[in-house]
Amino acid sequence: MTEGTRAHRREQTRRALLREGRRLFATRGYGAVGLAEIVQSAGVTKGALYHHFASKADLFRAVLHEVQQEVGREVAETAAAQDDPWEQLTTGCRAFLTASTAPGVQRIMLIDGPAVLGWSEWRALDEAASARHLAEALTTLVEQGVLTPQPVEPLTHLLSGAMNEAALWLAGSSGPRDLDDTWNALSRMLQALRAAPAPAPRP
Amino acid sequence: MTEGTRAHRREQTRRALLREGRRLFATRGYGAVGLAEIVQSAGVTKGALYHHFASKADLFRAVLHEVQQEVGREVAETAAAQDDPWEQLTTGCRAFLTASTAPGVQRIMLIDGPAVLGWSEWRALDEAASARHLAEALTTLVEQGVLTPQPVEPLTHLLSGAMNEAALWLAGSSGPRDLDDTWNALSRMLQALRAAPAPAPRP
DNA sequence: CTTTTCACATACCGACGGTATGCGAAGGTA
DNA sequence: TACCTTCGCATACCGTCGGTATGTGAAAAG
Repeated sequence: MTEGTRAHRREQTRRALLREGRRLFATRGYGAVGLAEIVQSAGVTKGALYHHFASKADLFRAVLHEVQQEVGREVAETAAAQDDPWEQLTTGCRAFLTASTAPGVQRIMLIDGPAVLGWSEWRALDEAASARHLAEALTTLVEQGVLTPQPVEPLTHLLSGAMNEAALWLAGSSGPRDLDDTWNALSRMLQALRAAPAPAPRP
Repeated sequence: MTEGTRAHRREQTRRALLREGRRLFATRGYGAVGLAEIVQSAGVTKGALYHHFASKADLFRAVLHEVQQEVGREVAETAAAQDDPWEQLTTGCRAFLTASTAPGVQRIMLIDGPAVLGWSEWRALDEAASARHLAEALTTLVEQGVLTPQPVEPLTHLLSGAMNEAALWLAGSSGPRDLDDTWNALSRMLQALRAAPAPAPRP
């Protein structure tokens, strides 16, 4: 043991805390997990935890950040593989649906996140990580005249909320049909936002 | 003091606990409110609380039930005032948006609810109280051929989630325009679900 | 080799959720 | 009225948990 330089071991401890914290928070929820269990699983003590994080909620914040970055990155990469902006939106939404349905994401990102950090902070973090991509895609489509001119922000919230709730439902009890059905309905909603093809977009 | 019969005083105490619990949970959140503060505000002791409720979470469950009943009742009454099923759906959705934006509802029903009771139980309670009306309205419209034939359940979750998130956003920071913009976008999404009398959008 | 820094362990504290028990008045019975 | 039972609630207490203060040994600095 005791291998490596000081900064290395520091990072190692931090990683272990994040890993075990994420695992436990994801499986049993923030409230039902004690710090003692986290530090024991990570092989350290509470002293180490409070040397890296200011509080239990702060550890959760770091875990949430990690999860959101993962989801956001996956959505962004999937969308970036498409050329057409409309395709970017649709494939991005599908990617979000599947990514946020994964275990180890649900409870942290969609359930405990708002409750532990408060909705406004959760919203800000979510905005920076993944909802930002949705807003950008919608803005682009509105500017290009693909979508009916309209404020993007309420649209972002409606779609984001729809997908979040759908992901929670899909993760719970779902036959393979449910994902398709959900996607069909969501796809139809997205189609509804398209501008009538006749008038040319304003330059 | 000590007025009234035994059952009357019992109900009186229960009401006080629900009232103060709701007030405190709504303003500061489930986690940040201690039982001591609740019972003190209600003018009783912890013994009384545990005589009426099995746990802190059980008190919260009762409070949540009360809030959901209120919202559900308001939505149902507003919708029932309409004759046309389509109007019932739209006015019901608008009623839900305004009702769930009210303070004293938000935090309990949309934030702490899923976190404290778990998503599945929260979903079941929400289903029984208000989402049920949405599902029934959608089912009726599908049966009448107003909506494109499609599974109702995923649709219910998408719309429910969209409205929940929109309500949280609207309650936070919003000019009066935001409610209109949100409603316009949501209205357009609902329209997209209608069975096409003539083919409207592009393939 | 000495000193400082730092990552972490140990020991401890107050607060909180939860429980066991005591008590006094309402309701039943003679 | 006298008595007993029930019950709604208060009081006292306990284990656990989040959080903090302090100690410690090894790596880095000099």
